[in-house]
Amino acid sequence: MNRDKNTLDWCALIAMQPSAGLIPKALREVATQLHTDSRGTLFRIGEPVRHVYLVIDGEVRLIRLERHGSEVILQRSRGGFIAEASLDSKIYHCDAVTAEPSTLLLLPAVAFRTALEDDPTFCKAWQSQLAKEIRKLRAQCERLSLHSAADRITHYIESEGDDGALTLKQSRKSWAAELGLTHEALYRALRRMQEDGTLLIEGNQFTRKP
Amino acid sequence: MNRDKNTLDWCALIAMQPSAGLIPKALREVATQLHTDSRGTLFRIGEPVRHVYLVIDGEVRLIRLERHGSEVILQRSRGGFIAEASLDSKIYHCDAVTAEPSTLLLLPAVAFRTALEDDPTFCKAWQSQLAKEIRKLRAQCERLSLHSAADRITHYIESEGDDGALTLKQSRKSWAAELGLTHEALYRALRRMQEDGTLLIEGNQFTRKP
DNA sequence: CGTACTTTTGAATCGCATCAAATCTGGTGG
DNA sequence: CCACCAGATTTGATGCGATTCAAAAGTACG
Repeated sequence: MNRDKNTLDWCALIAMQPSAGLIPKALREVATQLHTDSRGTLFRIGEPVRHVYLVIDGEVRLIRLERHGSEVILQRSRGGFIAEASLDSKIYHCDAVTAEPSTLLLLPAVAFRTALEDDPTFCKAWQSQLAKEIRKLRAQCERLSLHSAADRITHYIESEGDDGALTLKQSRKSWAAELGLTHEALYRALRRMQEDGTLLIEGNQFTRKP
Repeated sequence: MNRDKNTLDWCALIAMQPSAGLIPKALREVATQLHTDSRGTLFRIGEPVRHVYLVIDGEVRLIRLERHGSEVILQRSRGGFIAEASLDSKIYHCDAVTAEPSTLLLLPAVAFRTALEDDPTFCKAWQSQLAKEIRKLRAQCERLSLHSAADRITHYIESEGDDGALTLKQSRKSWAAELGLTHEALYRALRRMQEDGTLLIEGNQFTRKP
């Protein structure tokens, strides 16, 4: 991984990441950029919280390993903040890894807290960010409470997609994990839905039919 | 339901509800108290957000109704705030009902937002509250990703209980819903675990065994 | 005492997990 | 360019566990 301090093209960054636009100057100046390779570890559970991470490009996942060895995806971010709740904690409560080569912005936690106190606009935006994350997690819980694979798929398309159409931005295997299913179960459910005519699949484009 | 404005015994309230202790005076002065009967509706999905709710006594649940008619519990609060994310939204994204006769504090959303801007301490506490809710929801997602009933029960006791011991504060039926199981599956899993010796059940006290 | 609800058990069924293995894919290096 | 590899995708067979439907027993409350 490579670290470059203060070599950011902020204009380009802000254009890409609306969330970054609100970062106060003082905080921007102490930010660090980080490039990772396809399967890098950002932090591990139990480590002290030193940074808040902003995903510029690529994908970062919060994961927790089960007794069994299988991993649960707690959050997946392809742009925007990740592990927002860590700011409130001394240590991390899960692991964070990159799922592909990624570009990140590391914002020191101390400076971040100061910025929240000093900049009311930023503070508001941050609260809004936390609230959005809560809504997203509730949708996820609701989805995982559904008992059939088809229902979870439908729910995902409805809530994450756009008017009944979804372009999948990850492998089906990791989608399965996000849906709380084995990949085999997902594949089979997709095929069944396609045969039923409930779902139209074109590559990574999924369209729901009435 | 009964509404009494400004008839609160704030000392008693603050003793009961630590979260209430941080509410600024200006906001306290426009708060309303509400008593509900056992199955009252606080708000419905789609309604405009007018208040933030603080549960003083009793239990409030955020629920969403599935196509099937079965209800999913999105949040359960027996003290403290509920529907925190609604403050950031124009309308509610789910229904809220009381599960038993309850006492609530209604804090007008407008005044709440003003208070957040004016009182840095309150603002910080609120962010901390949102972060806590996020962590709780992540734990819930992790639990729902587990495939077996016993694993979910264990996970619940570990994360919600105290050192491997949990005192259940709800009916087993609604616990089952929270675990994403049918009540029959929960009863059977509990019995199996008891027979295995993995779990000790004494009324509403559940203790995990190694 | 009756009503509504939870708790508990039973039996049958279905769907998902699991294990196994074949094919397809993109990327690497010879 | 091709061989090769790691990973994703896909299909098959099997078993278990949760759902579902049904019903009895227990419990709280008016």
